[in-house]
Amino acid sequence: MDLEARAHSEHPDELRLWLRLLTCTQLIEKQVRNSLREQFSTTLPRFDLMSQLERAPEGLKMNELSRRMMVTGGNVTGITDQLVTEGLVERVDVANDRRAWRVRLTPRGRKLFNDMAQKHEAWIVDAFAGLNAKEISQLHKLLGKVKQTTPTTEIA
Amino acid sequence: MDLEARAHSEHPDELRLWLRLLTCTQLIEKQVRNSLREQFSTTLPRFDLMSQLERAPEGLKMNELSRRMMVTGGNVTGITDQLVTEGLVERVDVANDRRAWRVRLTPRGRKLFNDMAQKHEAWIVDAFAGLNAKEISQLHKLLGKVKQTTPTTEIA
DNA sequence: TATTGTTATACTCTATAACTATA
DNA sequence: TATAGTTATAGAGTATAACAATA
Repeated sequence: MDLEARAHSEHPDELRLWLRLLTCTQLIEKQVRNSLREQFSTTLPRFDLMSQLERAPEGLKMNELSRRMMVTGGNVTGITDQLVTEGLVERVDVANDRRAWRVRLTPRGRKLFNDMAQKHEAWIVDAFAGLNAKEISQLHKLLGKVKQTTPTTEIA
Repeated sequence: MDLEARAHSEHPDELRLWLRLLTCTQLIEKQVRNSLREQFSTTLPRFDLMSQLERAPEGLKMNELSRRMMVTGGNVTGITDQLVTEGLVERVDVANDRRAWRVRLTPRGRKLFNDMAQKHEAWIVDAFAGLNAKEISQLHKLLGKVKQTTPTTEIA
């Protein structure tokens, strides 16, 4: 019932691994997207943006958000606009550079984010319930090697 | 420079694992999408559909494609239509059920797919170049456990 | 009645490129 | 000239729901 149906014995192990990696990610991601929509009427990119801000009390500049979210600048403007409209984040002036903003959570945004993050955490813990602590650690470590390997796609 | 900036020490290991899993998948996926576009003027879902058909010489029914690709039926119709227009796949009657089709690769589609698959394989082997055979096997096995755990999202 | 597949629609996310304002 | 951010645009990808034909 999934992408892995593509993989067969004569294919290199790397390909079988990739299809399994993709399947796992998509399964979890779909579940997270659905839950965010159903329970909080929001989307993954919006959650992701707020999530980046949660740990930066003074806020982050647009280009920093763009880099971290791995999307181009125009998209960050769009998502930020939505969240500003809803009073969840705000644009603040940057001293000494009138071109730039810092985007940060409003108190209301922070409160809502905390609610969402708590649920989100539970969904994710659930998703990995089949692994024990050691396996989680091993998986984390192995994926760290993959991440190092992958030629970091440059984001404009 | 990535989604993992979201993860911090007080968060459960599962969350840190999830963010890393997501980052790895996105990095590789972006590279594959770019290469498919640049080198073959095609997209990942189109490649995926052809890929499903490559191992089903008699073809697959629309709902089977939908299930395997984890997308709803209307999308499969759209992608199939595009590929039919380009002469890469064809719809064939199913005996005893005039509602259904089998979609299968045309000879030309099969040839093109083989070219693409060869390149694709190389991109993927590259992506995991930092891991040795044993690590690849471990990672595959651990992700197998994740896949089993995840409540299979029902696809309509 | 249920199922297969199609059509129509709308929305989110994305990249690209031209643009404005400031450095 | 270069940089920060915005705007405008187009296209990919998706889900939903109403629909036609057949089982």
